[in-house]
Amino acid sequence: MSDERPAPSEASEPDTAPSGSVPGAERAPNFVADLVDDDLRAGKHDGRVATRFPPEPNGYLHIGHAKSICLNFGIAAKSAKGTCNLRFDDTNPATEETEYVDSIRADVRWLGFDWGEREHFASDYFDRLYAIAEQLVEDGLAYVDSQSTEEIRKGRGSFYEKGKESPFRDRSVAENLALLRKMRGGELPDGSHVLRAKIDMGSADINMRDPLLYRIKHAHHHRTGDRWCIYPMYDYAHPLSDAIEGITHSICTLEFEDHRPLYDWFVANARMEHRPRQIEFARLNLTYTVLSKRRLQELVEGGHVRGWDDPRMPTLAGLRRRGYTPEALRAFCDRIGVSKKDGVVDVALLEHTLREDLNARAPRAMGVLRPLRLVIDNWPEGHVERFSIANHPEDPSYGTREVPFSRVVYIERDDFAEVPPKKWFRLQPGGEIRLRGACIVRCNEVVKDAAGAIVELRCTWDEGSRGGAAPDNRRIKGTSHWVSAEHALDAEVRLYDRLFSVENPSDEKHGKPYTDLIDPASLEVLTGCKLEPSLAAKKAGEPFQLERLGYFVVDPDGTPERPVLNRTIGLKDSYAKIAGKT
RNA sequence: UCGGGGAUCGUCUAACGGCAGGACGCCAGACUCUGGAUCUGGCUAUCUAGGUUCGAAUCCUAGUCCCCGAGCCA
Repeated sequence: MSDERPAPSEASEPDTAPSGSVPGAERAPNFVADLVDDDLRAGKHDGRVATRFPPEPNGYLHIGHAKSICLNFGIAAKSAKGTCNLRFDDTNPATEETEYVDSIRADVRWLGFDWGEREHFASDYFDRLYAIAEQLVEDGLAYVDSQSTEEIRKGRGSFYEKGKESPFRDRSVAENLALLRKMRGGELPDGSHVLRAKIDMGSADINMRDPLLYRIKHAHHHRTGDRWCIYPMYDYAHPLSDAIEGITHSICTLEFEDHRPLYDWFVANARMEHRPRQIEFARLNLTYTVLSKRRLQELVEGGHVRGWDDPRMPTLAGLRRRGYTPEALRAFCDRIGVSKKDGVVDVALLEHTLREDLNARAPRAMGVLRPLRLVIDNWPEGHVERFSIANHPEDPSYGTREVPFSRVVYIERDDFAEVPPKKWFRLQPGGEIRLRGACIVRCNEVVKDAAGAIVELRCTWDEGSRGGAAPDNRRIKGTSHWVSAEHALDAEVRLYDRLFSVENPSDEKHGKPYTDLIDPASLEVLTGCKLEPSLAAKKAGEPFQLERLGYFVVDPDGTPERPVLNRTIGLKDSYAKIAGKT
């Protein structure tokens, strides 16, 4: 029985009384953390825990990476002697760029993790890796193969057939060394030779059939420039990079599970001092989106979205622009757990986690998306009153603000119905509604244009309802948000929804490519929206709630005079649900 | 036909031979100056078949289904 559970080391999460409801405070199931604890208790690595997050700088980070980042940094943070490195796995110059290095740094930092001085590049180890390769050759454990790509592929065999040994497999150490040096020296063309490990062409594990260590690639590397023309393969560079950095637990995804014997082979035969342990977990899948680098790239390059940071993208850059908070993302990663079962997490859980965080922290304001003029006939022309409204109804520490009110205000078109359906709480001809924090109005007349479209409502206000409370305590079921016409800020508002119209866009059962399953309604742009004046002060990235509508952020596309808002996510709408049922 | 993994409510995940629990979701209700939030109640699961055992999600045997693997990608 384990009882020396690491004391509440995460001091950030003060445990509230058992009765208190602490949303998201449940201990996240995490078998990787349990294995690390086991190693710790067994006295391995002198009590050290060292993890790493090893992205290849060839694309933008997405929410699946967030799971890995939270896992790796989280495990390190749990233990006193824990560290987590950021390592760029840059062994393929053909696809990697500095732009991605920069975006990855920014995204990890934004998510809330700090790697301090522990930033590394696999390319930092090229000299060392090469020296080890020569050593392997001298030990008779590696050889230069001069077969063509095609011949090597054929020789590898298949799932059902063993491989065949290369005719070059038994070259002498001296010959191998000379050839390897020529490869490195730049005298040999791409594809003419490779360095392979001499393991076992008869292995049932294809990874062990003399895997490639180095290939010739006359390509410019984003960091080493033209210093190298041979580059190490992942299977070789990764375990050795881990060992060089003294990583204790090398956490990766399931598809590397059958690379583990090879991982161990390299660490052992390179006689590395540190012996990291590879542990595999299931990568994240989410409903209504795609999470593979390839598909994300296609969405960007095919022009299906506006870029890597399109607010509908599951990239960290996209989520950030959309208005997701790092706190919500971390809470989400905590809740989904870590296991070896590949599943699909319902995006509703992500959305729930987001709303939970935003509800607690986002200040409230008012804005009208589809304005309808409402004129208060018994309100004096030119008279302006400022109502004091709470910035957060559940947290007085957010204070109040003064919101100007005048004779003409805008309300949401959806909040008026000439012929109300059943269970309608909002405004209707002859009916009353409360204008949030201001007063109660009654609709006396519906003004239409020649075409019969409603252009404005003529109303009167109850002078005893100043501030919104009914003087006689009569029940006013509906409350509308509003914006004073003469004080309103004009804005563009972008409404986002799930990018895809189906749960699993990658599933072939749909009979069409996932790009055909993009929901055209996933982006709706509204112009002529009206905002209360206090919103002019909002900066990009500061979340706020537009009451009754949802959570929003200012998009960098806007200007102070003409703000652009992104709707991060709508409020839960139980009326839409009953209305939908009819 | 080979190798490596995995199967528990609709979804994610606990239970490590001893009452199948939580979260999301869904349904119903209460409350509310956001049809939000909050609160209450309810819903649904151990892949199959055998076996061991007083007792099996857990151990054994045999199946079934799903994922990954034949890049000079990572």
